[in-house]
Amino acid sequence: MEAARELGYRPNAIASGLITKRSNMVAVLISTQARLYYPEVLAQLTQTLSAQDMRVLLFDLKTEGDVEAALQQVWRYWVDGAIVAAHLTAAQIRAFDDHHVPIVLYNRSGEGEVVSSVFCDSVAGERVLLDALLSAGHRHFGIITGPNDSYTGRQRVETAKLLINEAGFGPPLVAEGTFDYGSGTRGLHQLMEASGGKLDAVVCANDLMAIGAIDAARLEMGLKVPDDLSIVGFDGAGAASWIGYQVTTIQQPVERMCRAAVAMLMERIEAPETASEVRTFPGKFIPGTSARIA
Amino acid sequence: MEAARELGYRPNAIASGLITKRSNMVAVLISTQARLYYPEVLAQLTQTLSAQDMRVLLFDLKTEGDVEAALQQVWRYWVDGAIVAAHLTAAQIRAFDDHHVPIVLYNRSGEGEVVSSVFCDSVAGERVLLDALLSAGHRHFGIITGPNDSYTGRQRVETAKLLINEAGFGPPLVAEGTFDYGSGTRGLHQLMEASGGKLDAVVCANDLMAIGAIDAARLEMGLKVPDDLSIVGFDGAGAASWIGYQVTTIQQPVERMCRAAVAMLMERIEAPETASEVRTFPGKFIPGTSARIA
DNA sequence: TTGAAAGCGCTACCAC
DNA sequence: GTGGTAGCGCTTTCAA
Repeated sequence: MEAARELGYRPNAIASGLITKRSNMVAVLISTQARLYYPEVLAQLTQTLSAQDMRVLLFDLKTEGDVEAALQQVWRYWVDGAIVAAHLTAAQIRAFDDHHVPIVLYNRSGEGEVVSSVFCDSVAGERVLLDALLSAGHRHFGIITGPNDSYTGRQRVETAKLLINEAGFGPPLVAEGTFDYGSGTRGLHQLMEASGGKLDAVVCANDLMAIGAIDAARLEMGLKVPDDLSIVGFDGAGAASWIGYQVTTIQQPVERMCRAAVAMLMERIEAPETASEVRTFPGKFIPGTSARIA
Repeated sequence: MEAARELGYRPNAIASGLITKRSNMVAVLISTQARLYYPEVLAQLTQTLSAQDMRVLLFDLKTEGDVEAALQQVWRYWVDGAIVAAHLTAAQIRAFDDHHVPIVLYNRSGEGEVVSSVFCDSVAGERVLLDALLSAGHRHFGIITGPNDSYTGRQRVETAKLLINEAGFGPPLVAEGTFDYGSGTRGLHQLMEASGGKLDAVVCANDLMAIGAIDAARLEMGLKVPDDLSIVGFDGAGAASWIGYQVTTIQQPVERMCRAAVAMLMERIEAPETASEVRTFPGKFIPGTSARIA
């Protein structure tokens, strides 16, 4: 032991993994898209995993096709578990079970499979936003959606539609977006045109599109936000709190969610038979100044 | 072989790495900070490495102290190489050599060690910005720096100071920043106060601070940018091109730089004796509208 | 407490 | 070609 210390000997983790069947590596699959509108998630996950003495094997998924290729690598590396913030099919989720790799989904649907996951409560969050907009007297609603394969995006939009309908002001106008800045600006132009300018409030499926919409409204249409038009987002992303935007939004508790995801995964690595679990965290309402609310 | 195919057999990469001494894993060390102001780098690196059939073992460095802990893990996992976008000491760089792990630095100085690296040319880029400002008649300069451990940040600032001095308008006022939005707004307030309001142009060490400064100027001081005050940045980060900002800046060729870094690393993995090399790429001047230039 | 040996899953090598 | 064997560096077990 002394000699080892003097020579600075470090056991080879690869070799020890071979015999212990524990690589101390966790695969993190994240879509490039997710990264752009929410960069903190990966940093937080990586740090939390490091603190648990786990290494991160990162897979960046640009397209749907990348998923299969990434999964092949995941099996080959005998990772101890996986955290996935990307869209997976039911069959792909089942494959994790077949390979005995515990998995925790981050803000993604299990597509009908029984699987552990952490969520920020989209329904409750969107309800807070809509309640605020409705009780402030908004009547003419537009929605800018997320991409189709985003589960949380769909949930947010569905909730908004539902509440607008329930209030008797629906169905709202809808523009399809892709969670990026440009689709927010384009979305607002579409909505404006479709409504003939008679738009009170725009609900965006995330903050980045809300920011795009705010810029389009103020700088391209000459509207006052929030006086002429209210715009709300979702996420609580960094730029949402910049002085010029101060987006009215729901902030996801990224740190708590990441800690929960890692804790759940570790539990299932230690005790593989642990039943699956879904943990939902409330978002925090950020009043901001991009919507005219009480 | 047929049986293997039918059973879906995949060789265990851990075991094969043990005998071949090739793990097909590359350690990527990146500072949390770097991630925030330049999220594309990690995505691009990961994708480029995946395309070369290399996996990414990610280390997110929050503080300087994290580096040592991360390095210990790097040695244990027998990675084939490393790409580092974080500050390393000379001793730490030498340690890679001792462990026979090829390394490529991304926009970081080798601290006097002989080491391969890729850079975006800060000196040339900053010179283009300053030439534009000077020939447009700006006289009273302020600078918002990056954090002290950022090599590129220091280079950008030093170049700006030098050119301002050479033009006979120096030394400029300096505010210390940390590459984030808030330090841009704070920096501008400091500079304004120190100058008694007599400020023509502010040179920021990156775009995020330039954006903070623009917001502070327009929304907190009631100034017109660029009419009353010119502000330039560096990076070409996503938000820099948003309608409201259109920062006058130098855009780094992230994709080319990442491809080069990976290519250089692969070369040194295949042929460990390959001499080190420094590759510098020019940035692209983005005129924008945040500075009053010809 | 210390030491020896087996074996994790694979590849490399050397016989045949 | 095809098959058997050694051994990568470690942990675990069992014997001394």
